Amino acid sequence: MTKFMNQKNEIINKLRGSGLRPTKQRILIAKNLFDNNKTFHFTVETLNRKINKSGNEKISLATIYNTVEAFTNAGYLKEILTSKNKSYYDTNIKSHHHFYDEGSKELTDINYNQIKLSKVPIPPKGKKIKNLEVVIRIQK
Amino acid sequence: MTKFMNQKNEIINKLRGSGLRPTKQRILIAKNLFDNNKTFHFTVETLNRKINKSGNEKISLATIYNTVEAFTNAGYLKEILTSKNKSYYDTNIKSHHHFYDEGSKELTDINYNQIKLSKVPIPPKGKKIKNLEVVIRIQK
DNA sequence: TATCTAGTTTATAATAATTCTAAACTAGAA
DNA sequence: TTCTAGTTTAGAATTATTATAAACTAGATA
Repeated sequence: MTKFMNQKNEIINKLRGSGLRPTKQRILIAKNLFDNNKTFHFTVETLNRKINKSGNEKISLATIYNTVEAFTNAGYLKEILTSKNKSYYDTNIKSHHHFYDEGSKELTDINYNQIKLSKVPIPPKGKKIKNLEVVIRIQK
Repeated sequence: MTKFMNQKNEIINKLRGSGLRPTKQRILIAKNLFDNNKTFHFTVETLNRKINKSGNEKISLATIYNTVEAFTNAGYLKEILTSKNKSYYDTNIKSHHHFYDEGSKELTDINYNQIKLSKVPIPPKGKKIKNLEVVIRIQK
């Protein structure tokens, strides 16, 4: 009970902190994304299914799109690099890496400390490195 | 003259070697992709524009799609990992890395020896590493 | 507490990238 | 030269995403 209250307040503060008005839609979406201890990958389609089944109140697809974009801009989500023509998101925003299985087209996280780089290039003039990701393509 | 003949024959052999019948469309597309010394990035849209302007005979968009897919499957092209919802291809099929500029959304090649890894994870059981790519996101 | 308004949500239309379809064409074997 | 499996093509269909504009609401203000 108190636990749930705290969790909701945390979400509300998080949203306010990024200038996002804490609407009931955004709170519900945030619960679905950040509620659990586990991070995961999703697409707008899978998130929409997850939210719009379970006894939940319905949220329109347009709002799911808008909210995922807003959360990404706020830094709560990270868009994943793939070779598909659909957007994939990761609730794990820490620097980390991926295995990309070309057979199943599945992405799996690789922990940050599982990969070490001993040489990194200098970025082009006027630019700085924001993030570095390694994708390891695997197959049978 | 002879030079051009050789080049065309090379392309024909390359196609035959992958079980692709050397049609005039495939040969023309291959010339546009593999003709020069430089490798480059492209989308179906940019390739289509390149081919269907210059006095060339016209090739249908569907054929460009089919051919790019066939060339990718044959290993002549590599699909680039991005966070866009459009396919990007690279005529450089050697292992190499990219800068991804989040502002301009431009990809630039990083030479293979500009990056060194000192630790790489073991792939999941039954799988082996096919390729490893580093994407460095840069910004102002 | 009631009012007001900028920000938000929504259904739906529009757009963009890609894939499908099935009829016409062609490389090259026989 | 004939034949046919493989290929090309225009256009329709599909899929993911973005735009539109009317209705709704959080929360500041009176």
